[in-house]
Amino acid sequence: MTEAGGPNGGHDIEVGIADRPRKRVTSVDVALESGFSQATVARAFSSPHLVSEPTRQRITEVADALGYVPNAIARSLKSQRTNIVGAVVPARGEYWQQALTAFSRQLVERGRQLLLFSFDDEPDDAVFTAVDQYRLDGLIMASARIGQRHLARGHGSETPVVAFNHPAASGIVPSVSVDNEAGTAALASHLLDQGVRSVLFVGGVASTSTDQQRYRGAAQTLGAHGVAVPYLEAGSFSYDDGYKTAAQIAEMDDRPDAVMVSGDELAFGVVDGLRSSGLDVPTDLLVTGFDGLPQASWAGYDLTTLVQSVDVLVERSIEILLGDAPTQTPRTIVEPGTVRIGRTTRRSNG
Amino acid sequence: MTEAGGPNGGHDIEVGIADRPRKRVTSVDVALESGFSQATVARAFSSPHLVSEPTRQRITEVADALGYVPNAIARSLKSQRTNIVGAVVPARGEYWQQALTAFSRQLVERGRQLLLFSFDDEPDDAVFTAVDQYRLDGLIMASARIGQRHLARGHGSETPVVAFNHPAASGIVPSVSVDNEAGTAALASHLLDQGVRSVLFVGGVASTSTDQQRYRGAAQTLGAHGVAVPYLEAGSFSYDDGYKTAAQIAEMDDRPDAVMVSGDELAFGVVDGLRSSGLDVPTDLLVTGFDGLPQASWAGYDLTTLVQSVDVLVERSIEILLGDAPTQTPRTIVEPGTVRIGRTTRRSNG
DNA sequence: GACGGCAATGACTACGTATTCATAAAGTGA
DNA sequence: TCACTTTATGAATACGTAGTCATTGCCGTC
Repeated sequence: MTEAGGPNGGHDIEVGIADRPRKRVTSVDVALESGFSQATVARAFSSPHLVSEPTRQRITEVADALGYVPNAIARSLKSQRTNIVGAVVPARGEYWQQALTAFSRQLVERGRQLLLFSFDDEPDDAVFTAVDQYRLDGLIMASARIGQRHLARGHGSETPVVAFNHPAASGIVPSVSVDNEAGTAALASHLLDQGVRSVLFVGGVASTSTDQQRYRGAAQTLGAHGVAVPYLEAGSFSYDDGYKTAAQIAEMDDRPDAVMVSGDELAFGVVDGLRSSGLDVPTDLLVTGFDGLPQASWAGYDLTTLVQSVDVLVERSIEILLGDAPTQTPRTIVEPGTVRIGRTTRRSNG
Repeated sequence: MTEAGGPNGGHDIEVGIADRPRKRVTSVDVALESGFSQATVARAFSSPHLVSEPTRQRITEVADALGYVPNAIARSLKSQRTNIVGAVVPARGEYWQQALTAFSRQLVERGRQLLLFSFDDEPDDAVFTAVDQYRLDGLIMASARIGQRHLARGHGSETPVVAFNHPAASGIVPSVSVDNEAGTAALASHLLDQGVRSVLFVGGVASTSTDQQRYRGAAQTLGAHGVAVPYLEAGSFSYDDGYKTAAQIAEMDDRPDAVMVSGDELAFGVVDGLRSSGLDVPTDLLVTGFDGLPQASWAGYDLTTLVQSVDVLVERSIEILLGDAPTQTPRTIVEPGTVRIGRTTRRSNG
């Protein structure tokens, strides 16, 4: 590499014989070959308006011939902007996967790349060390299970941060989430319309702010109509835990008329679990979910749920990260959701 | 920066008053504050064995106090290694999301980060330009829909490339995939055991090599027993297209005994579609899938399918990318799958 | 006691680009 | 024709780190 002697005398490129070029082509190589200076070559790529048209064409020509591609690492070092946004996202869960790809799509549209940091239970400290090191242009913290301590890092750090679907983060860092409380309130109203008199709320993880808000929305609306709402914690938002919880519900002495579940995936498990316990949904029990996953519309479930417009939430988040929203004002964005009425709350009998 | 006068005389840090530090802390700052040279500071972080223990401790101390974090961008530029692996993955589809998070998890375990490039239909050229620019340590090309032209980029490029679940890539670049042919062959045998006499194969996209291999495995095994296997293309591997295809199947004059579907998600759609057309699975028709998604085990479907051990496939891929596997030998790894027998092929009557 | 070897550190440079400053050429108005 | 602005380009430098080479001190050995 550093031994400049040998076969590489004047020109560096020797296509045809060598299968792969020995040395990376840099803007200097293009400069030498084209007769312009390195500065002009750099300008031809990063700020073409500063370069005359014939010059630009000639340089692009030579660059193509040599196979030159600008080095984003060097560019980032010099310009102090990486064009990379980090995302700290749970590894499992349909909802997060959906959000993740939405982020990726929308970031690419804006010329940014997405660096993924997935975590299993709670994000590791190592994750945030890595985040710091890469001098990202922005950081998305998804999941309500990211602790205050980690959020606090966002505040004070120089990279913009946004909390996605993490209501408790509001006030600490800018936050974007669906209106959980209004969502379950709307679902609860729907249940009341169906004549429901007793409701059980199945949460995923009681300590998450999403769970708390969703429960509150349900409890308040139903409470106003004299319906008490016990809370039952499934342990996670997974299908399996929903399935297990359904077994408990099936064995209850006074079974509720309806079960409100804090997440769609969890709800699928509850529905399947109830059915395999011999109970019919919706004849014996009504079930509602939350999130509005694609699968909720699948004919197999046809779940009544609150649909989050993930694309909109993601768009808002990106606006905060990249847009002109000033970081010193921790904004809190709460987007409304839409109730989707499916078969799981459609009473056969009046 | 270079103006050393002003309010920042000797010490640079002034916590408490200023909300955020004005200047990024570099190894030079730590050097000045600790009395050691920049070189020693760098060594304390990147190769601690070259530094005496007391020195290392003192430096870490000062670094923590100043809030110094090594700059990965600069490090990458100097060391010519980014520690970042790129992944070109379809934006939609349960299977890919599963694979993606598996990659992320395993890469983080190995101290690498995952840069995500998701695409909707076919990967854009822009994606590959970005890939080139970031000088990645490795690149994962997932999906059988990545064209030969893009694959060829991998060959000849200096960054190692691996094709994931893209059998046609074999020979061009190292490739890792499940044994599609043996998989559908095993499923076909199972169907024969069930006494099936006519089978329809529902593919996602006929031009993909995965579809072709899966069809071949089914056709050969069944053909050997005198069962012809027509191929029907759904148009994609999505639930919706499966659902639509089921309507066609329901209307057929001589309906097959069984439907082999080329992917699980597609199969869910087929199952739901058949059921909503008034046909029962498995009484009227048997259905098999392919992939072994978590949902296949959900009680709602309980689908007979071929389970890919995604974690193993991912591990092999990463070994090729980062391990000592030499790039000049395009290796092709084909992992076996496991048949999962579910309710969708369990005949009620003998 | 002189010398080879090792450990710990510092001075210096390179990685590849963007940008500032300077300079030359070319156009503008009187 | 002369100041004066505008445009196109080159020279030089900085971004923050890792690694090369040189220097110093120290230990063991003949």
